[in-house]
Amino acid sequence: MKTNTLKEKTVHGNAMFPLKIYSIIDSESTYSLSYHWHDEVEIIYVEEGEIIFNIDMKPIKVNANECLFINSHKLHSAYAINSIESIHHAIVFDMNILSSSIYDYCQSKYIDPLLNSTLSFPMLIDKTCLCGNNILTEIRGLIDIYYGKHQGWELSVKASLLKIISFIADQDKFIKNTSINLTSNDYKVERIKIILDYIYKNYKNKIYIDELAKEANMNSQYFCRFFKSLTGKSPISYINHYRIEKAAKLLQTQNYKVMEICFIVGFDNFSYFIKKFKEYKNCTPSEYKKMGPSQNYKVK
DNA sequence: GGTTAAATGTGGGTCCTGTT
DNA sequence: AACAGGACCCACATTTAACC
Repeated sequence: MKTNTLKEKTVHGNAMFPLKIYSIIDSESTYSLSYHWHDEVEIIYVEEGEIIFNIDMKPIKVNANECLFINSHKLHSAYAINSIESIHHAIVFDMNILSSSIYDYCQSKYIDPLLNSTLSFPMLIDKTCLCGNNILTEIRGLIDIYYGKHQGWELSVKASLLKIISFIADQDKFIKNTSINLTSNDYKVERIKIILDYIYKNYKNKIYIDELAKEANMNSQYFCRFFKSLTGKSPISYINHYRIEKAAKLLQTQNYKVMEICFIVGFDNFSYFIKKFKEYKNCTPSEYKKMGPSQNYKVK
């Protein structure tokens, strides 16, 4: 499968402890995360507000005090809902962190099946789930432990993850994947992964719809319809949005001129770049640059 | 579900002026 | 000088409807 760049290569945490928490305070309701996937499992906990997550092209609204499990290899993205501020935490970890060299019941019944995808985490957990409150309390505790970094915090984090797994097991909420046959949606997701991978690899250059359609083995007209039906955006507006997100990051982290950034992210028309930037960010690039790195959303 | 042609809409290139 | 943005226009993207 040609999805090597779409697949995130970041090591979350470090090799000795592959777990990292990203806490995002989105006070401007501008949060947006492009489609990507990784080997790690991700637990999203929304502390305040609401956020829309797309998992395998299906939108899921996660409200305050709910959590979402994103299983490994799942294509996902996220975005803020208009005018709703939010705070959320993303716990990203390698399932191997819980592996043990002893092939005990924990390993054979839960960890191994989660690693080889014959078992999956349930997606959304809210207060109505019988185990919901326990899981949410454990997640809040895990986040506090992570940031507290007291002696032995790594052990406490692992213990919390195991407890979360035990709560899910207790209510029989794990999803058993007995068949490896791809559903129609899985097939579409695999095709869209190839296209998004192509976009992420080539966004700095001119991208034609015909090229993308060729990658997907479709004609261009059908491709546009296919792409929009899954992502909710036309290919060009998806590419533009992706380029603007890249430009926004460069504006706040690098000292390039606005015009240089315009060309770096693949626009070859400065005027059009400003027009699109305003459309997505509600301000001009230079205004955005002046705001500094922490005005739109903060990553703890 | 997938393809095609035609119609329609939009992206984006060029040029320009105004503002900081 | 660098940046912002309006007007115009055409190529290309997207939608629609009909078809396999």
